[in-house]
Amino acid sequence: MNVQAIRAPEELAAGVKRPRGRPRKTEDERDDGNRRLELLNTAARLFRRKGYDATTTRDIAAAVGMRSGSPFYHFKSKNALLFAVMEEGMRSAIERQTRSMERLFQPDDTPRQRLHGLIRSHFDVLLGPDSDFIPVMLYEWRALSTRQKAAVAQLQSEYESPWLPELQALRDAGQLHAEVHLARLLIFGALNWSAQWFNPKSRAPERVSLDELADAALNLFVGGPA
Amino acid sequence: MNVQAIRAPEELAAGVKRPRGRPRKTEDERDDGNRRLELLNTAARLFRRKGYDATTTRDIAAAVGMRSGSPFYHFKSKNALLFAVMEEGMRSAIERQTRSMERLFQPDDTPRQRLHGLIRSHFDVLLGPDSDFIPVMLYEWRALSTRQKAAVAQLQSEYESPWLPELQALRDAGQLHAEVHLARLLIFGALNWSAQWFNPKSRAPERVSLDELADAALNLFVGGPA
DNA sequence: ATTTTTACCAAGCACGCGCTTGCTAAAAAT
DNA sequence: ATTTTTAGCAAGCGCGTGCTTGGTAAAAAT
Repeated sequence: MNVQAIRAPEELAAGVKRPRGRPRKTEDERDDGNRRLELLNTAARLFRRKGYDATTTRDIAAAVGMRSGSPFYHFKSKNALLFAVMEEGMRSAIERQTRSMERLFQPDDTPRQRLHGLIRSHFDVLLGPDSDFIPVMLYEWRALSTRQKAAVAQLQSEYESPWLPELQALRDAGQLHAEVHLARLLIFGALNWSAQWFNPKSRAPERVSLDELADAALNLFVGGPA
Repeated sequence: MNVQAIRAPEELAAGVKRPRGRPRKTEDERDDGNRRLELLNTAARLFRRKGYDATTTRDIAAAVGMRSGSPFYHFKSKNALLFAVMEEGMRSAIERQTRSMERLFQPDDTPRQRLHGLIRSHFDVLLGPDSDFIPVMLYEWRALSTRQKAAVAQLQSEYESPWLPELQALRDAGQLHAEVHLARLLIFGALNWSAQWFNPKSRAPERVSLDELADAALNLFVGGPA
């Protein structure tokens, strides 16, 4: 059988010859799910750029330098990978928000200052570096099962819980002119939508820093500097 | 060949026997693209409910009572159908906004009253009856080609053009406390995001009429009744 | 009365998709 | 030194997808 010139049916971007079996790992990088985390980050990036359905598991595998079947060693399905992206993103968002509150909040802060901190931290999670997880969650939740949706919703309400008291305080002080639940929905809309248009390296008028953006949002919702 | 019991490989939901050829049409309903419009509405509904990628052309065909290949008589591709949904939606939105302005706007209206009218009309387009076209545009534009995106963006900027002057006037009057371009982006975010959570027949706290919603949004952005 | 057009149906093709199976060799555990 | 585990690769299966092709009968045009 004249098969001299057959090539591997799948071939990675770089023509690197890839050894079989478990790849070598030096002593210091031998922590556990290193590639798993790489898969998570890459999937988040691709899911955001092209959408969940339009991203194939082969795309993800190729982007991390694996063959098409290998991601299924780390995640039992494409859908489980999506869910992991969202769950991981929400856990990290909650943690960052909590740390940000611990760091910034003083006992004598005004509700306005606290809301500013929450908004600023939210923009960081949403638009800062490595910020694909939350947008994926916001725009691809339809692909989740009912149970998965419930789990994500649980994390969301945990994330949103510090907001309502501040909004209520502002409402009581006459600085917020809408019912607090509606205000929360509208405000999160304004903030979350920024993931659609914000580009850190774009032209005017979106050429704003996250600080400027947070200031503008705060002023829009609760009026000028009190 | 014993083939007595073979059935049609595709079968519509109702076991109605469907005549061949062009279906009968009474004199009064013989205007042109009647089924085309039906396809458009049904596609919009399904695209919104399940997403563009997750909706098959067979889904759409079945939902209007056609066989799987027939939609391609009216639209040359699934992608063209999506684009038509968006284009049609934007044209209708622009027309409704224009008519609403002609109907409501008086020469001595305040900018606040005008912004209220724009917001109210926007909610109508976004959340009113038969309101799947715009949400599809907002959430599925990734599936468009570059040229299609440009065409949609053109219509969007046409739609948004009446907003900026009112925002500028409010800014000059000291009622809007953020730069107008950023304010526009944030405000549209707040309004558009409502398509995610608003359900006309849902429980509290989203159980609001479009009028109440428009009032709340206006008060949130430009402060209490001036 | 004849021709042309309209609006579909019936059948199916080709391809890309998620995922599975069997295997392999390095690394870690014993 | 031996066994077990880990992290993949190679190959491919089955299925669902968008779309095409050829035909057909009713309606409209002539």
